[in-house]
Amino acid sequence: MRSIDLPLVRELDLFAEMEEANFDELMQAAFLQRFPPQVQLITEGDPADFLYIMVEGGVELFAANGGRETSIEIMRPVTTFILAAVLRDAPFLMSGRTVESSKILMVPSENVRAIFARDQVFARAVVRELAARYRGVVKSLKSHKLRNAVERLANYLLRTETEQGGTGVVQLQIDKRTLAALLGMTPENLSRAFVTLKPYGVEVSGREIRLTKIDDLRSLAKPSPLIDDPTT
Amino acid sequence: MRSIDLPLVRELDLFAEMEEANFDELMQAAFLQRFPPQVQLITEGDPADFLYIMVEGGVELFAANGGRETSIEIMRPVTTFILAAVLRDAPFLMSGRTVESSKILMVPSENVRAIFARDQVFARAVVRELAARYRGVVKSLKSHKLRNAVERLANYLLRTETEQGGTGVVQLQIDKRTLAALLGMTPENLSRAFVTLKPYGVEVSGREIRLTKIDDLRSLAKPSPLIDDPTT
DNA sequence: CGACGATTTGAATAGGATCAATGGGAGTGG
DNA sequence: CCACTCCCATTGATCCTATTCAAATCGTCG
Repeated sequence: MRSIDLPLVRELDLFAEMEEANFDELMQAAFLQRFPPQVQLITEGDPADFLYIMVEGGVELFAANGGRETSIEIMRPVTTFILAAVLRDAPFLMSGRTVESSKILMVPSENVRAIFARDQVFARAVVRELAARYRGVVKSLKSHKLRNAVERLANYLLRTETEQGGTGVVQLQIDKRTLAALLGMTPENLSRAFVTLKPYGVEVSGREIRLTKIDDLRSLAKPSPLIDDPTT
Repeated sequence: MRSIDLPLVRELDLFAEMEEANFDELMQAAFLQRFPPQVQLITEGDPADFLYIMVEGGVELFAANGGRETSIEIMRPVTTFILAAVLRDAPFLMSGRTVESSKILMVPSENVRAIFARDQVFARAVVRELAARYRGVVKSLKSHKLRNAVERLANYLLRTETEQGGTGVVQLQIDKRTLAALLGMTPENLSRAFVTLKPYGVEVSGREIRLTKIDDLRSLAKPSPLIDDPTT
């Protein structure tokens, strides 16, 4: 693979502390690939032959059942995805497609498992990563079971505003159709939720959302660190 | 702790293969306790001071927000819970209460983390356990986002029937109020969902549910291995 | 037997989905 | 540069699912 991207990958929590030799071995088996937007990389039910590492771009993890489809998570650099399937040597529970042009590192699952078995530091990092992911999904489940559509949107906006630097402006990184699926509603309902939030200072123009009354919005959304704080 | 229960714990996937000395050390720091029904063991937001291991009974993991409350998972022996919080040394995302009289082993988090850092075999088992848990939550999230209330109930019944031996009879291990919360609906709506399923051979009498037309029920439920199979 | 909590049933309401139609940008080609 | 087209987003109307509030019934335990 191109050595130019290696430092980035090496900085990942997952790899930062592991032994040089093991890291090299992992990377020698790996290959970096660029994908155009809207390419499906993985399909639920398929065996997990590779661990995927987002280097650039974005990937939507989604799932389908009985004609319905929903987004589970949007992965952004620099992160791994489908780590759990790789470690258990189990089929994917989710499909994944690029949402934009993306650069992705693919590491054969066998190599991940092999290094994992012999590099203690790596194993530890894997556990931390996995635990973080687990908690992320639990938060998402809580959000869906304890909030209605408008509240989910309001909290999403607040979270994203903070993530993007707290400037009072949110730039949506995905189209509204995908956002609707992520938040567990239809695109029509997302539109209406935005309208509902207008009195709380939410001004939509295309993918740019201005939050002009953050305190009001916050008092509606009632964000909880145990759902919305990405660090806890 | 009482040595009588040790073999049971030792057989847990999590501990089965680890070094004797390390297991002993873990268990020496641990203590076993019996709790009556409806005792709250952990509270969301609190620090994870112990890893909990169900030896007997049942624990409901639930979460609350803005006056609402919902069940996330029912833990049954022999399993651990809140492993992720322990490993990350982070606050609980869920509260937990016993649903019946329960015997529970409590291991101080520090000891878990310490042994984890030096027993490779244990670390590996932890990862497998954690990955399995992660996939469990993903399945639950998929179920909630891709199915309506009746479908969730139908699949729950089919899963439970299989778990309990495939005799065509399901014995609910929790009260209907809790089941409703677990399935993400109100108790009233659960009652109505049962009525809806009557034409599909679902006969309710108290906590005993007879499934007399499993094929019909299955064709309604459309179970998917990627949501309902506990082993994948 | 009586009382209490759990469950069921009924009626009204609300939240969200669906179906249909319109509006609006971004990109394309003339 | 403008018109066209296509796709996404919005709006409207209606339907359906699920929640809420209220009341009746069932079951269990003292």
